[in-house]
Amino acid sequence: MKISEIAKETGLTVRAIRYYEELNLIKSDRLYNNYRDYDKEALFKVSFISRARKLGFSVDECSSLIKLFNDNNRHSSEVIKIAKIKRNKLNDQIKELQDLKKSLDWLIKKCPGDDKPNCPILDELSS
Amino acid sequence: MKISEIAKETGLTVRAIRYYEELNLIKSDRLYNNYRDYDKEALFKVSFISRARKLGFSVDECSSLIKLFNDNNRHSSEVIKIAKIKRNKLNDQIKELQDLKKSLDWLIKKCPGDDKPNCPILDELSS
DNA sequence: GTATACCCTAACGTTAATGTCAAGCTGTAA
DNA sequence: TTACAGCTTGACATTAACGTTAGGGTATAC
Repeated sequence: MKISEIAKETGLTVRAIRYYEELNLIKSDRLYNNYRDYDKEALFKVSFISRARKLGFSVDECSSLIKLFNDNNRHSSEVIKIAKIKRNKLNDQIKELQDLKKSLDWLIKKCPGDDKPNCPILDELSS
Repeated sequence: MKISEIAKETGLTVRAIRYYEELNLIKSDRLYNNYRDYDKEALFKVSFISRARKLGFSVDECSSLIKLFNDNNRHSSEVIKIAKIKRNKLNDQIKELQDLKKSLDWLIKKCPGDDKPNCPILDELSS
């Protein structure tokens, strides 16, 4: 399969796929004309990466996951470990954003939002 | 006040303060030896920026807020508008992260996490 | 043959907010 | 005077994950 076909199948861009290849997450053969030629395994891996990226895994984490996938002696505990680390990161991020939102909500509630200059939001940022 | 004093007062780094000056968010005089000399207004503004940054506003948004702060003819509706845009962005981010977390939770729950290779997380990423 | 749509590599651009480094002047305590 | 800490400008480095452009070869339909 040519690179654009892989792109079409997976919804990724051609550039992204070449990028993953640069990072050795996938491999390709070359046709007589030097075009990349991907096999089914590559298509599979790109789909895998695409899904994992959408789940919030970084490309680096995708790399680890693919290695585990290739490893027949893997323990599912290793996989779940990566997933849990990611989940914890997500939890932290969510909590932080919620705290910010809370503060903003509070300020917004206090601000009249009219045509006068008096503004509790600026007051708060000043104090 | 010298730049390091401002840094100490506000908890920001010297580099950050110079950066804000580069972007014309604050101004400084110079001493005979070319050291930056900040007045109370500058200290105030840097504190303002520091607080706003912690509330999730970008440096660019801080710039807008400071302009409004300086504008005696401002309408508090303009301030609340910026705050609401920021809150909406936060809401979107939170929602997206929660969706990701949900998916991960689901996968983690299904994975035994033992010493065997069978793993629903990888299965899901493969399908 | 020519227009169009692919493919290739190489390399710089993007975003935000600083970090870091080089090279040098200044201030102060011992 | 000799450290040593602190200040200056200027400019390159960092992170992530590609986007974009340049310059050029290739494939195919008309």
